[in-house]
Amino acid sequence: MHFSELIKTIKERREVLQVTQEGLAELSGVGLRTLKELESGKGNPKLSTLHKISDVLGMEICLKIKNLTHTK
Amino acid sequence: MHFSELIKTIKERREVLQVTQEGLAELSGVGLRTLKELESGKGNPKLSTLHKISDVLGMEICLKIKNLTHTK
DNA sequence: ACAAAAAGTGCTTTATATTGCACTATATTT
DNA sequence: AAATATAGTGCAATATAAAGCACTTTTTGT
Repeated sequence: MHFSELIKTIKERREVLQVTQEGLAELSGVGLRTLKELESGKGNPKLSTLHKISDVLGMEICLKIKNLTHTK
Repeated sequence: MHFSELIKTIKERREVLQVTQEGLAELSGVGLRTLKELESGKGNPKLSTLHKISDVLGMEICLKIKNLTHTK
């Protein structure tokens, strides 16, 4: 999953849940400014930051082995 | 996927591939010190750092919706 | 047991993510 | 169209990840 996809996923998920950036900032404990930067594609968040956000959005970060040969 | 699991996954994957921390550092462009800290559980890497490492190990970072009701 | 290799740690410097504040731009609602 | 809500940006301060170096500890191989 490419970086921009991660961002897109977060943003979309937040919108599906009908939470504003401000709401998400409060719920996750991540600064509003940080969230804004992240969603506008300018961030390189720390893992902890990404985790806090994902958590509130009911998502989780995972690592999986890339599958080059056949599609999943 | 919990933080410690991510670390464990990376470490195990590196070992399966029979690469040393030093080797991975060179291949990924991540500093050896950073890798050491990460694998010894003391790190909170930036997304870019995690990405560089995962990439070399043939893995990818993904975000998925947590499934609370039934097991995947 | 010894030697060699690999992994972990303290210290310091540098780079950069995080944050708040104040403001602008865009989208949404009435 | 005006008002309101939400999203994006510049700037400055603070926190902390990244990195190299030198060293210690642990693991691995003979």
